[in-house]
Amino acid sequence: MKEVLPHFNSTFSIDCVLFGFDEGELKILLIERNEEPFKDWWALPGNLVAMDESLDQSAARILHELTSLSNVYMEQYYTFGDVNRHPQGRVVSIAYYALLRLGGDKSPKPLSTYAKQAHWINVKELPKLAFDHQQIFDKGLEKIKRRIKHQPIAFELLPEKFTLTQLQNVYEIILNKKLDKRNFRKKMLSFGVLKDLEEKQKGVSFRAATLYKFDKRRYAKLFGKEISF
Amino acid sequence: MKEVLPHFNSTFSIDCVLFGFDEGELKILLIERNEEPFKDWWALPGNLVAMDESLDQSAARILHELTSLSNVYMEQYYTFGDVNRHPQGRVVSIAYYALLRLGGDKSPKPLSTYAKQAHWINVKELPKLAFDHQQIFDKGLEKIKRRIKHQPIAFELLPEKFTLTQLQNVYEIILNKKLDKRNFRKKMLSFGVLKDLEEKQKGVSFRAATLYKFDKRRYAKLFGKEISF
DNA sequence: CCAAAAGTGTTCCCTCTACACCCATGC
DNA sequence: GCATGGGTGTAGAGGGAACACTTTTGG
Repeated sequence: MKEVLPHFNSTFSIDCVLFGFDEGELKILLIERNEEPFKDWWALPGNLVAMDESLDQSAARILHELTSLSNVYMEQYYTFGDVNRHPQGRVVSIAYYALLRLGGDKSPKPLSTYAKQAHWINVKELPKLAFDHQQIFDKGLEKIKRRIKHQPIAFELLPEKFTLTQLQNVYEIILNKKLDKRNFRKKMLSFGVLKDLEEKQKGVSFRAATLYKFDKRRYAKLFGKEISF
Repeated sequence: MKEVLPHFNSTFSIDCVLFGFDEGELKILLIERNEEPFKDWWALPGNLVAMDESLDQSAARILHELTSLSNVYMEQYYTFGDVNRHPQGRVVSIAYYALLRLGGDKSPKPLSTYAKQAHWINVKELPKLAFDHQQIFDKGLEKIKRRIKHQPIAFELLPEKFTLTQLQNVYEIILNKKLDKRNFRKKMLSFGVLKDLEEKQKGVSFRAATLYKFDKRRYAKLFGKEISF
């Protein structure tokens, strides 16, 4: 048996892929690092785990520090532990993704402590990332691609009231393919988890669309019946 | 921001749910602990991660030490990091499952160092487990339930040559429901990834069944087309 | 000849897919 | 009145589910 990991020079951290959806674009929050290693590189937000917090709490804290948001949909999806992934020691990183609605004043506040700035960046225009963060991102994107086919996570990316076209947009961008409008609507409505708000979109220069909201109560009653795309 | 985790009194470990399939029963390998904490309790095999090994390597090592097997199908599926999950300090545990064929002389060799004994135990008759290992097991079982519907993992639990009934058995036990024989065969064969070995079962006291093997090469060519159960 | 499991087709229904035009609104 | 997206139905194909009897073999 190999020698066991000494209790120093190793630790664990959380890295977060914060997905945001804004006007038809899928973005993630990146920070520009202010410290070595990888000073001045873009990176996923992350931090070491505090002694008195669980992994979930730590992920929620990181998100909160950057966005001031709480109660956001987050999920742990993989742990990265290659020996040399961090140049300064053995750091195992537990990856989370979060899904959130952009387009208000949800912009992040730069963290003077460990980041020069933070920006929402379109996932199709990502810069080179520090550490193994490209790999972490790739796996996160792959994860939500799978998940959106079976779980009602698309709604986390939209405002509470949304149109069917906006919803379709989320699916198209995440799945990276065009969907048929009629079939999409038929199927979505057939699940019976969308509540017609009998209310129209406002401020658009064309025919206003009907607004819907996701009916969590109804969805919970369908227990076990997975949505299948 | 909270105080960052000190680089001592914390570390990370691997815990493994080793699934084995044997004569219609799904089992996992449990060890009886020989050390505090939870001395004399049953637990999942696991260990601290060595300094010079990746997480995957560490999981493979644990499996190898117990079974002498290599090149086994293993997958990381979740990381458990509640603050108090380990009574002696902060230990974050990365969970893996493995799938393997039992029924030869694959029985584990007890590890005198940290276990009194190790046994294959039917998943329906598990004893009370140490730490949060029940939770780790539950999540692992749930994971393979999902995975078997889309990925060809059932074959990992069977000998190289198997009958369709044996294969159906694996699905029935993992999914925990009866399947229709004709529909199962039709569907399985329709994927085109089973190779008819033109060879019959031997030593049975009834009509011998045709043996098949999983054709990995064919499967690889179907790239992207997921099996769907 | 009996017990045990192997092996085999058809029908019905439902779901997925492909596909094109009129409607409402703001400017 | 024109540009923009909203909103709607149907037909055909394919896949999933339900269902029972004959065959083979060893003992």
